[in-house]
Amino acid sequence: MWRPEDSSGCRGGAPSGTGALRSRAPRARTTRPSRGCLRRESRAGERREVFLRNDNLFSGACPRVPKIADVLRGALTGQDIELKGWIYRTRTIGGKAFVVLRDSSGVLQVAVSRESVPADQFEGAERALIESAATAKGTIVADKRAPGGYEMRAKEFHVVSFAEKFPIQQDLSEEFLLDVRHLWVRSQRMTSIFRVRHTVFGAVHEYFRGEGFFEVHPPMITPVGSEGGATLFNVEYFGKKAYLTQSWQLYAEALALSMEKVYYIGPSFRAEKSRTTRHLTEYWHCEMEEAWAGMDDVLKHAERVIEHAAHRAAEENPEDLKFLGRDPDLLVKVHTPFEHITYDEALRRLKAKGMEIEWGKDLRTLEERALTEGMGQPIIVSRYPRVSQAFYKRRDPANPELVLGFDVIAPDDVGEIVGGSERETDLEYLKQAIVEFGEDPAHYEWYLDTRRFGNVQHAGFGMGMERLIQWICKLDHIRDAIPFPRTPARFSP
RNA sequence: GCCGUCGUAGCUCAGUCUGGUAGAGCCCCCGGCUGUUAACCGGGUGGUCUGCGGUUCAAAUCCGCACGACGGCGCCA
Repeated sequence: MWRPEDSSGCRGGAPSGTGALRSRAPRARTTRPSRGCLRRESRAGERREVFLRNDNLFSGACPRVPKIADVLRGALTGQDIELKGWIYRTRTIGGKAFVVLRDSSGVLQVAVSRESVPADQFEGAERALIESAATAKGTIVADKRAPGGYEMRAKEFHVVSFAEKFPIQQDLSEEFLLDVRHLWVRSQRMTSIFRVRHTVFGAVHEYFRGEGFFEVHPPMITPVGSEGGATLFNVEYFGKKAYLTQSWQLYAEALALSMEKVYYIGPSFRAEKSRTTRHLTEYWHCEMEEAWAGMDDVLKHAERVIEHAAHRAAEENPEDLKFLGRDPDLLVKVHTPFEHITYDEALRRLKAKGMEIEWGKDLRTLEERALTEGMGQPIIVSRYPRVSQAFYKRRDPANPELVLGFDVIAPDDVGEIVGGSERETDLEYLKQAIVEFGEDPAHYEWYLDTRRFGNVQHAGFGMGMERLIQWICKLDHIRDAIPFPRTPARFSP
């Protein structure tokens, strides 16, 4: 059985639906295989058969029915309605079958009485296994004895498709849940996250469009990378070597000189064997680039887009957030400007906490956690040492040892969610930097044209969408921020 | 790339230290129960103990090698 809460620490597992199965209420039939048949077949060692009622199924239009959430609000009490969903749990006692049905909005108990429905329908309600699809018609009543306070008294109950034994039970290991991810996506935990993810993506589009940015689309297949150190996935491109993109960085700069203010949300790929709770090999990257702008200009967009996404999630998905353990009030209180410190200041703060960092070293996970400890919203750290920063970041005119780059660092152990910078505009300096960083200048000739034709001050950043969602939903692991996570050890299902 | 933990029924685990007939709970199946709330009660099916090799009269258990998964660090978004 599904369990709404289990004590194993593995993600309290009540499923609450994903979306509509395109099904249609079947007509009443008098003959239908029962689970008794299934039992005899499985005992004979044959493959367990899944029965479908094929009359009118999956053909043409599918009539709309109310959602369970409306029933639970009390809006339909006393009415005769039809519901469609999946069986979450069944209990049978004497002549009554209590079938808990879930749809994408919630779960509701359907009381199926032997006297109230045809015999084959009662048998179906009694025998259908977890995650069988079913439709029910009946009267909605308020009843204290029912979980949630409401139930349907069924007049008709049709099993649309009998499920096989559902593999997800109580006591779930992380490993097993990843193996059956295609079924685990039906869980209440996953569907809650997906709804927030939906809101966050919408909010990011909303923000940039509202600020006059154009959505543009860089290629996924590229001849070169842009981030020194990051590893690229190889693609065999008609006998030539190509790569999956790890950043739209270079294309963004080209497009910013075309459309001035551009943004994009799409997948990025990193072939790094990073085994952490913050890394995916395939993740959704939001990137923006702006011409006639400096670091401080784009930094404002970074904090404001995060603020907007946090507020929208709190508005639209408060119940989901609570279910996930994130207090929506904390997100409501997110406000700009975020606290903004320099790398040098970060080092001073860390020293005060007893963490001595050598100047020039990047901030590690440990240090990022120390800097954001106890904070309710992200902070910004800027002006990093030039060493070990990507070649395209502009030197700080006030101190050539620094670059005009910044990170947005989130609390709750999520860490860096945004990395951005003002871009270097000096052509000769760039050529030299490319060589210095071990890259082949020949691969970057097209990019250098951006400095030869209409070169202007410009800046941009990249934001990890799953990291943002991880922070907003307070997730322990980034892989739950995306339906089918890709990590070094796993790319299936 | 480095470090650690684990692998026994469909699932979650005990059994391994101290070698001697493969165990429990859940799922599923059968029976009972006229309002269940993760229902409950009784009975039952279900095993390549990750793989290969070694030690031994005897290996889930001891030794070696391999594979797989998970966790942490580094790197990054």
